[in-house]
Amino acid sequence: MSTTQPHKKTSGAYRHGDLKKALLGAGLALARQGGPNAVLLREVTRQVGVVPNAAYRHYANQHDLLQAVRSAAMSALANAIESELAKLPSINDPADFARANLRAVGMGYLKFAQDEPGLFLTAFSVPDDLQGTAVPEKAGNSGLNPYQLLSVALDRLVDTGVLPNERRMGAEYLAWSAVHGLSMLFIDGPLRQLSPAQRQIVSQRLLDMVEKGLV
Amino acid sequence: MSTTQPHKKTSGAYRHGDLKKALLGAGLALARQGGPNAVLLREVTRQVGVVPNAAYRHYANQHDLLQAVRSAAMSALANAIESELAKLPSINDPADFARANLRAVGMGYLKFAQDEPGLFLTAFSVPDDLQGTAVPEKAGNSGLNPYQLLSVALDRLVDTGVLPNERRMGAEYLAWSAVHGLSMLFIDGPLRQLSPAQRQIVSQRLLDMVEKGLV
DNA sequence: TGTACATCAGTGAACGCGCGTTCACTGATGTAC
DNA sequence: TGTACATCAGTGAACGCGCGTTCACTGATGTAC
Repeated sequence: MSTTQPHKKTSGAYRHGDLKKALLGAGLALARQGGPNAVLLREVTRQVGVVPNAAYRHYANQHDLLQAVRSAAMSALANAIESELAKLPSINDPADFARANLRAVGMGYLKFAQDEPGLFLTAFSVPDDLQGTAVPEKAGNSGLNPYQLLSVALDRLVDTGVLPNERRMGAEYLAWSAVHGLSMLFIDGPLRQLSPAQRQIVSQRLLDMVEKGLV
Repeated sequence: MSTTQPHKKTSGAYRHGDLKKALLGAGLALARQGGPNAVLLREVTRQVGVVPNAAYRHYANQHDLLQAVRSAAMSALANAIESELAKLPSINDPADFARANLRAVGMGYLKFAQDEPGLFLTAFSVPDDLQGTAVPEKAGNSGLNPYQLLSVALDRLVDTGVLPNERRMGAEYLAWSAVHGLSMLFIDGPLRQLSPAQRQIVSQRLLDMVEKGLV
């Protein structure tokens, strides 16, 4: 209880920039377990141990805070995809490597949706322009956002001759639709009660379908 | 102003069962324009011109009312699919007919998502067991719900030899994922600003992918 | 190195709002005799 | 056909709740001299 042992409010409750990070972190934690609707300004400040209106020093309003959380969630998705890409073994045949690349993007996406349903739903809770201006807040460690990671994988398929050039345009949307739809069925839909093993099988078959149907 | 000209409250504001239907109708209208979050008990009763607690004569609570609206939205989706199926021209080759059948199911789904995004989101706003017990509230005029309509189309593909028997199991999930995902991208995602013509092209290509990748 | 002062991050209290829900009620509807 | 009465659908008023947001404040941090 001496002054050498700092308590709350004593010397450094929150120094410059710390509260903003803390609010974002708490918002992300709330989104993780409860999705976008759980990111309430009052609850975020409560988690952090600060009075509600303190948040207004760092975010214009609740919407602004939620947007920041959404960007962070999208960035987490990008990282999940990147980590799946990083796991790829070295493959000699460039065409096979390109195919494996696309599958890794898809698997990263599907895994993230299942491991972090709250963040996944938060990331897509509001329309976004992923193919538009790319901002670093939504990107992974590579600097690319999920849409861009998918685009690169598809480009690689074209470069290696797996995907005909005339089928390249808009291919993102087809692949994306498949994995996004399965993700939603896993999270919210009738597939939520499948065992992890069953999900794995369905996921693989879905990626088969995309690979086969796209080219 | 005479008593022969009935006004509100005079003789028959709502007779047996009418208010329940009116509440469901108003809830559906709210869901149509605002999605599931717009189905507020107070707003529903307001639309109908009745005091808030009057709803409790017919629904246990707000959740109960929303469930009824959800079932109706799912039923509307089933009808949209059925009307697409009804448009099918007569096709001699049974295999071609089976393929056209599956495409019609997919197109009906995609059209509904675009024409009625609010109802679409409402129908899928809460986990559901579509493949489980089939209740008439969620079915279309044929008595089948969307999942069952898809199953029938896939069975037909097997019967006509288009789809190998060993690939039949779980095929619903693959086809469904694709159209569901594209629907979400149309409604909520980066494809919402595509023109109807562009959407039509992407939709057709997606159905191509499914048809090609499934078998 | 020390003091005076401006800056600004977080506090405390309060607001209006709309929600879902409960309660005792009233008055029309339909039935029994 | 008419009267007495039970049923029950909708009323009126009120509740507690938690939300986002605004206001004037205070006290620590960092700077100028």
